[in-house]
Amino acid sequence: MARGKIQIKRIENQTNRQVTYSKRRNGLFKKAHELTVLCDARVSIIMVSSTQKLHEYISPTATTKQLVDQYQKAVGVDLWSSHYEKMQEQLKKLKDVNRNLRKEIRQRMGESLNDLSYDELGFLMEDVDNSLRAIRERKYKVIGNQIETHKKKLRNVEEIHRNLLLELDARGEDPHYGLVDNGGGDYNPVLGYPRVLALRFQPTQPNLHSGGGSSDLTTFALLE
Amino acid sequence: MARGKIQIKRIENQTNRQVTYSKRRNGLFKKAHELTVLCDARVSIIMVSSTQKLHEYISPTATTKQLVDQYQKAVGVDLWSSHYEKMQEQLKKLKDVNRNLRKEIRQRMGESLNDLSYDELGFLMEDVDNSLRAIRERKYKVIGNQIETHKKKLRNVEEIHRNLLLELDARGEDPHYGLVDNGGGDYNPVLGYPRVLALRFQPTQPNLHSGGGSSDLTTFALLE
DNA sequence: AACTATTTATAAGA
DNA sequence: TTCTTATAAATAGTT
Repeated sequence: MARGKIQIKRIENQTNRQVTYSKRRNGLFKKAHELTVLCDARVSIIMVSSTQKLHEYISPTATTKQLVDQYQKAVGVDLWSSHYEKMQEQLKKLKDVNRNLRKEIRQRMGESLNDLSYDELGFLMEDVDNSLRAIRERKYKVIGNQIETHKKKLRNVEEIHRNLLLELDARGEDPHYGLVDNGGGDYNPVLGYPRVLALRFQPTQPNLHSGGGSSDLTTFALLE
Repeated sequence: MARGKIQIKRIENQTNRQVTYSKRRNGLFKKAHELTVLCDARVSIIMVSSTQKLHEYISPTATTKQLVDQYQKAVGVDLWSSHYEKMQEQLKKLKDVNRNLRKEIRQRMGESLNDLSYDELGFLMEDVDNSLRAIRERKYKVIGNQIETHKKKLRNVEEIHRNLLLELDARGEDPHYGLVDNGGGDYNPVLGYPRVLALRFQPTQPNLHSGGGSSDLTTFALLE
């Protein structure tokens, strides 16, 4: 706007266009900055030239993300919905699956049975009955295993004890070996054996009947 | 830039600041538009005033999303990673909950019992046993209701039948009324009554034992 | 990148 | 907000 007025239309000469772009870009950024300072405003400018070069101005008092976020909220348009859509869909599916799983559990617990017909109730009952049998079986097996294990352990300890007694006898007959008496009456067996009797009885992290008062059945509701 | 030079620093007078913001904003947008046309560029301006009002300019040849996307790609900064992370976290939580729900179901079905101690198996058994009782009770109640309903329906139909017979008798004695014989031997009862006997027996969409071969228990695995 | 004649933007006032 | 206008700032065309 000097040395002659110009029409506001595309500059056809490639070089002129680039020069003007550069000059006016600086002018624009300068104005933006003055605005930032004078009016205590926040400005974000993103520009792409005809040669696809990108330049940006951002007020020192702001970040691009901040302003873009604010823009989104104001305009009500989710600029990155495309990034999100897949995730959102997955989330929805998971929630549905979750809902169904919870329903199945409730039904297996004898609740929410109103939706089921007589026939379905029959199937469900049979199923739960079978489950009950399986659990009972497992329970018996576990207690059986435990008894068996205890028996083995016991036999093992008895044998060790026997061997110790034999060794003791042998040493008693061979005066090269003497028993060290540490003064106390403590019985100190060979290290490493009897301690296995301290069976771990703390249960593994239980899934059912866990304390804390918030099962997944309720946790889920919070997430929804 | 007229009627006296000004310092580029915050305008303290609130009104002046607003006026200047408005004027210069127009100036900036005008310049941006000229740049768009003259240099075939694409410009996005987002600005927020000191009063938190938001204004934007976008070249007619572009969209804000387009330019913001391009900005991200160029700068290599993911503006929405924080949004993304939140979602990812939620997704993870849901998957965990889901996993636990599935485990609970499996245990209630008498599978995956290896993690449970003898005591926990006892609790589980008791629980499933109670459930079984609840389901059986519900089943009996449903069949009871059905029988009751059938009885009522039957009584109703019988009464209608009786009334018809009475009416038939009455007409037989009163020659003003004649029976229309349509030729066939069909018995055409009063419309609207006997048809209620066609009880719906197709089950409601079942949650358990549903066909299609993919329960939520397996569906979930696909999502993971 | 610098120059400069002009156009444009705008500060202050109405 | 809009108009006016004197003046500052921006810039088109040139070197």
